[in-house]
Amino acid sequence: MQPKPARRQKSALTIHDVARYAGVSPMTVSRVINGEKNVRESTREAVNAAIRALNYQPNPAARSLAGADLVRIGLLYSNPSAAYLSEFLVGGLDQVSRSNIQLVVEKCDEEAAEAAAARLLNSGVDGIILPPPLCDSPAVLKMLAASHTPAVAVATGRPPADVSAVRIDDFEAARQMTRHLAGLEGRRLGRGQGFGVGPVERIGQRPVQAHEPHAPRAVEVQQPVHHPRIEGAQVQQEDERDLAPLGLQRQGPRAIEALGGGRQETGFQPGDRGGVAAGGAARVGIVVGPVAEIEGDAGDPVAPGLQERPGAGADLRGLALGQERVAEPAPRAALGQRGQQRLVAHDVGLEGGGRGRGEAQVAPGVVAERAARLAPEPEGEARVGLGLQEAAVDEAGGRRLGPLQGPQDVAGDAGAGLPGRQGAVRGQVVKGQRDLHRPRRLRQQRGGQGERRRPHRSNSDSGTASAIAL
DNA sequence: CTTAGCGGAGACCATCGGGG
DNA sequence: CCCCGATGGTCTCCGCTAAG
Repeated sequence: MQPKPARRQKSALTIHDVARYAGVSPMTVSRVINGEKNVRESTREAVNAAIRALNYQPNPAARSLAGADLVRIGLLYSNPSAAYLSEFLVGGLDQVSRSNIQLVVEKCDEEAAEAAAARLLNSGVDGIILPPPLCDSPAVLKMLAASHTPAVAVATGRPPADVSAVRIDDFEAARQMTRHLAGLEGRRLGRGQGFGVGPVERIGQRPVQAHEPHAPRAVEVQQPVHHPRIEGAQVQQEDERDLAPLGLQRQGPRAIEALGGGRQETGFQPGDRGGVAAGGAARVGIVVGPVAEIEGDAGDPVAPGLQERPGAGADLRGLALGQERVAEPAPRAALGQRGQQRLVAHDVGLEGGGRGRGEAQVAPGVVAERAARLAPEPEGEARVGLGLQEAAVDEAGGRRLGPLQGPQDVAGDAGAGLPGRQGAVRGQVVKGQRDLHRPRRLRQQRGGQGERRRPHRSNSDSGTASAIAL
């Protein structure tokens, strides 16, 4: 008979060992591990060196025990696309592993979405991610609202007021990209070929959902090139020859119009000389407009300073040139070089640029990461934009990152509204069923009196706003 | 006085083992 | 059999010290 394992492996490294090695208290080690700010840099380095030297790994069980805050997020999906789900899961798992979050996946048919949502709620999840098409399911959204469970609608066209959302801000993207391109007048950009035309036609009426199987992939334009409502983006006759290979000569104005129904809403100003149409919740970026100067050379710097930023140049090339290949998915490669949180917009970037279609497709995995990060929040919105936006804003000397917003931007203190720790609740946990129960902090009455509010941690699962809203 | 940086005390909870 | 203390690693809260 096997002897029972000791409760504690005496040889296991603990935070105390690291503390002794580094010459600090366990508390300080904990602060360093959790990325808290109030640690002197020299102390932080000493602790990190000790962690490396001892190859210390925090004990997740002990963490859960101490914090009692294991966050569980439900992912309710009915999307039949295995590829989409696969990418979505990878991104989501990346984020939850970084944030010590447990991901619970629940599949359902659209007809059975309510029952599936109820199962998730009963299992005690802290928040639910709703990829399309369930993100727009009124019944599910209503159920989540009634249970006061935070939810994140992914790629929704019309995020409800009381539900967090991760979506692409097509309009702001188009606005900023257009302005940026307009500022490149006279520069050699490159010739695009085989641009795919996203489902732009219907944008003026309502946002087109990426999952809509019948969303138009090409626009059949019947409008004249010179549209009276968008004179700032008129395409000159001579430009049309160059536009011809793009197949966009007549679609540009139309697309621009579709973006907002007119110049005022799209943000185009008199004198703007280009346009970018953005279509669909997961598809952005079609270059239109007077591209007579465009001539292809992938190696050309497309804008001053852009190549100095990792990925930024590739972003623009991938978008503006529609090349057959982009050397590497630079936006993701840049992740971490400039701080994980701040690179969200950059990270999303134009991963699809390598498809040679001149369109940017935001990877579902990246969106899922955003959603997983946002899910436990009571409300908030992360608008996922383009890497180009960051570059453009930076280049203009702006200090804002663009339209991207972190949860705290819109939700205030992300910890507010979340129940904190209270006294013990011994006796409420059924043996063998513990993992089906809510974390302790959520077992407390939401918004109850006298609860200890758990300060928002400053490690990887938070701090977004402070990093972004400069 | 304020703030940064840090440490101590005690809580967290499932499980085990010893004593009554 | 029941009760209760000990155990495990990490956390939050609170308070202290030093520096500005």
